[in-house]
Amino acid sequence: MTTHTLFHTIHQLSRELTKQVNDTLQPFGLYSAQWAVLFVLKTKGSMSQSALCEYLAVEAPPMTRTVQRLAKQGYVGQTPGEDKRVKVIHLTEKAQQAYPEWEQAVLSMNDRLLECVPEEQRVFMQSMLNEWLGKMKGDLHE
Amino acid sequence: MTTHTLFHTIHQLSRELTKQVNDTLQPFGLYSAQWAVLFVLKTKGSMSQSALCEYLAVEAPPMTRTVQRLAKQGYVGQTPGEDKRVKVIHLTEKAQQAYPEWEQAVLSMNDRLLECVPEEQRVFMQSMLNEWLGKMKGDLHE
DNA sequence: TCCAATTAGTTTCCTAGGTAACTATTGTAG
DNA sequence: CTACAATAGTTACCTAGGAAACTAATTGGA
Repeated sequence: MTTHTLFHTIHQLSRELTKQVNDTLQPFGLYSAQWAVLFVLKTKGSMSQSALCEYLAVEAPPMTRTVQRLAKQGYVGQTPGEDKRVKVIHLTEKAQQAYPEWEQAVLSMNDRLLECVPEEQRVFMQSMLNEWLGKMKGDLHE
Repeated sequence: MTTHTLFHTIHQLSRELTKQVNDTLQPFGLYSAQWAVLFVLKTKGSMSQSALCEYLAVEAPPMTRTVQRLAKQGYVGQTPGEDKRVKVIHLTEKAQQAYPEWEQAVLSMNDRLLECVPEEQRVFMQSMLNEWLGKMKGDLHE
């Protein structure tokens, strides 16, 4: 087996999944990158922008853009922290209220996309891919 | 297990892999999208631009850009086909000559990235991910 | 204490990919 | 034969992400 195939498959899967998320959230005027931020803020609570970056493994510049767009749409607020450099991002009331609808759309999409993959395989894939990713990123710190 | 985690892991893996390819090919002035095209042309032979799109599962506009940049660098040529709409893309002598060096760099990168993943798991991942992708894309045609 | 190094965030510019609208050519039905 | 549909590629504009250079604030060391 050529390794090219594996890399290509992963790349293609990634593109297809974000496309699906975008299609699902389009009726709400949201994009996949925005959803990722909203999801983290909802499940983990308010946090600084850099914490969001670390959690989502994304560099600072794209996060600035995503947060600013969410702020413009009125879904997040940026309150200055005790350290005057940091901006603590939190969901607004508007976002809290709309969230269940968004979540329901995403969850049903997930079910649809994964209904053909047995639970057992899902867990297996997740653990293998995650372990691989961890080793790849870990090796870079040496 | 939440499905978000699986999606996020795949997305992150995809980004990390293309980043690695970019770093590997930077000394040669090439980017991952260009490499994908060069690799296909080398292994499958000359083909039309739309055939490249289908093979790499990419839309036409990005392919136009990638091919044009490769042409500007002198690595591919575009000869009009019998059908005057199509452009048949082929590797130039310059690319044929440089290819082994590129390939060697990419192959050693692959080895480095996959050395911590046993062959058995590699095959397993590939087959599961590919099957999933196929079902996802197949379901869309109904 | 005060200056240097670090950190949070932003700006600018790059690659990668997608959608919509367009041109030019080829096929096809009437 | 002609008009209309389909196809190959391009152009313009969008999201997503990364690297480098920058500003402002904080921390640490001489």
